[in-house]
Amino acid sequence: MKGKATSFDIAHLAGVSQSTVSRALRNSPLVKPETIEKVQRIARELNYKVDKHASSLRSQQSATLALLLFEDPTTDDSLINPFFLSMLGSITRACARQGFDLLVSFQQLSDDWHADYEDSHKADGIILLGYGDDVDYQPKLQQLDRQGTRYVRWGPLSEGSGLSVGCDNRQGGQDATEHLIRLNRRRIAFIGNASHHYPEFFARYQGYVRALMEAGLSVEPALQQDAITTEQAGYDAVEALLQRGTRFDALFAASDLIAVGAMQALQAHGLRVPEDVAVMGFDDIPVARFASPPLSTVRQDTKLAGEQLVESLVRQIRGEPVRSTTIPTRLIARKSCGEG
Amino acid sequence: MKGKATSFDIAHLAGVSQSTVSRALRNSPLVKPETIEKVQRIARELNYKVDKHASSLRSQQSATLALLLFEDPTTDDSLINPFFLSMLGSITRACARQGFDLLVSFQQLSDDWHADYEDSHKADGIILLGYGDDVDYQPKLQQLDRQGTRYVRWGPLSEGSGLSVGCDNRQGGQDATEHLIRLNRRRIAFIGNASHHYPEFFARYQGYVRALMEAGLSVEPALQQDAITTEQAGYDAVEALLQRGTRFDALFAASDLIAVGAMQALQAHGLRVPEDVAVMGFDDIPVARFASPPLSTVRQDTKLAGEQLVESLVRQIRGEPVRSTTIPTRLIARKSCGEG
DNA sequence: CTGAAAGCGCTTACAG
DNA sequence: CTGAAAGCGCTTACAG
Repeated sequence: MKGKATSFDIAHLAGVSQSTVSRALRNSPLVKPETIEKVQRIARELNYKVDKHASSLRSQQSATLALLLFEDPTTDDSLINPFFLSMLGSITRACARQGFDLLVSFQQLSDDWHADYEDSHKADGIILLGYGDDVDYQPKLQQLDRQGTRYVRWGPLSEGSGLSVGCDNRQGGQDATEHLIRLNRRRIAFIGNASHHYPEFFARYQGYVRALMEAGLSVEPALQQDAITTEQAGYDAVEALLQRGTRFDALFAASDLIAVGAMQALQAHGLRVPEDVAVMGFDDIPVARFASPPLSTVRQDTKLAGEQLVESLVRQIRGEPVRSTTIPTRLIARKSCGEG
Repeated sequence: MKGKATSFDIAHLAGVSQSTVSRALRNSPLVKPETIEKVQRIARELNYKVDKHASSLRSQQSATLALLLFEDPTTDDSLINPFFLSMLGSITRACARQGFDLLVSFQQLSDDWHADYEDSHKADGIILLGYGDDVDYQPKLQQLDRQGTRYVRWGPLSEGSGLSVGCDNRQGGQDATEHLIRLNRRRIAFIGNASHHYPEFFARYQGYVRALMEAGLSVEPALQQDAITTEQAGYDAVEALLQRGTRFDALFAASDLIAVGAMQALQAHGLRVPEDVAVMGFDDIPVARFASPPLSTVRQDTKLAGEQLVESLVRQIRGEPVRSTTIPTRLIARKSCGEG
């Protein structure tokens, strides 16, 4: 036997037809148990594996999911948001459990990926993870919808368009802000883009606003400062706040990466965390625990998130009913807000 | 036209044969330029993509690489070593640049993955990344060798077996230790498994030993303490050192994760870093910068590493000559060793 | 419960 | 430069 064994080789050795081999390998109830056993034994001995391409071509499904991580073109090329990295871990494991392979790709928003994965039959469905301007992103989603591509997106429920799994950003933002208020902070700045271009950040901002209002505090536009999810943006945002003379005794950053940069800027200006300014982040990336001081934050459960993403997509592929879901967040109090 | 377009559809519309379409889509020099242009225009209009399975089945290559991350079964299920995560980022980008898709899988050492990926033609080659007992791992590599599977491994040069890309662990360990000696530390503990079961750690240990000897310092067995790559193991190792009354004024941890856990244990015992004990890590994971105090470490260039892994593997697949390579490390001095 | 046959959508000798 | 034909290795009606 030269080269890899095929189902014909096994058929020959087992004294059955190739069709029977194919059925036996997939444990078809149509095949006599002893035939199944014999075929599988021979397959094992020959170290035979079903050819993925042949079976996918014939059955028109690949048992593969594609994970597309799209990034803001402005993001540093080498740095991937740690939050997504931990999501990736959980998605990978969930795929394995469901018997799917996972193709991973990082994309720039500008690339022409949207047509590729399903059209070329590389994957049965796509998981979209990313950050960047949602308004720029919508046309891509619409194209996927038009093409009937099966996908699930990590993020907010989109109006009318595809399936999504996201966390309760508004509630998380409200919890974070209420925590700061409870610790007697009254002038709480919000750092992060607060517009429909960044719906997740915007939802966190809305939670922030609601908490302020319920506490009878006023919402001051001067206390909001734009930032995308990078340390640098967090640093710059604090400088901007300081430069324009805005006073604040607490700071709610729309992500941990922003918060970490913000703390550095505060400390560079001689402000103490939490004594002068309490700081709250969002995500609970691994670095949060190690920041100085350790960063209070709103944890997104990446393990559950990854599982839900995969499960939703697989169900969609199987034609089962699916709905977008929202998973709860959890406040993690650490030293950066004072008396954890 | 219902369903996806095929090359026959394009052939029909372009008024040429299907063979010509296939050639034109791959820019074959055999095809007249204007035919190429016409075919490609029509393909674009139809949103046609070559079916991956059909082309792979026929050409017997999949333009896909598999990344297998294998872990110590003892490792916490949810936590992936951040070092490998950043490697993953760089591998993903390198694959995209080379025109390969990337399948990602996390494996337990006990799983039967080794036969799967190439045998089933899912991937043209495999990138192996991982930690765990090298001795347990060798049989898997030998099986890959026997099967003629193309793979490249991140790690030390194995005797006789496959291709590898690794960093210069011995030199890195020596640099780290010399740095501590230069800062007047004399009793330097080494935390990490120092045996052929963990060859990378062992090489770091050998660098440590060499630096001590070149400085005329003695190598004390009591100063070495086993630990695998987890925070917990680092914490426990320091407790063990302390408990047995070993005195030390510096500590070289075989990885940053170990170092971070070790610093926590030191601080829990009222020891100051770096005043009482200077601490040095290895890897330069993102957390290192944020540790308190910021952790001195030996940086492994994950960007270069990922590129080299992919390039070596792709060359091997193409039948080009390849050699195992070693990439240099770089000492990053931060506060945990004193006067960075 | 099993087999003979068709066909998934390409690539690639082979022939012109 | 182009076309007709074979075939990659399976799965799955269809017939028994």
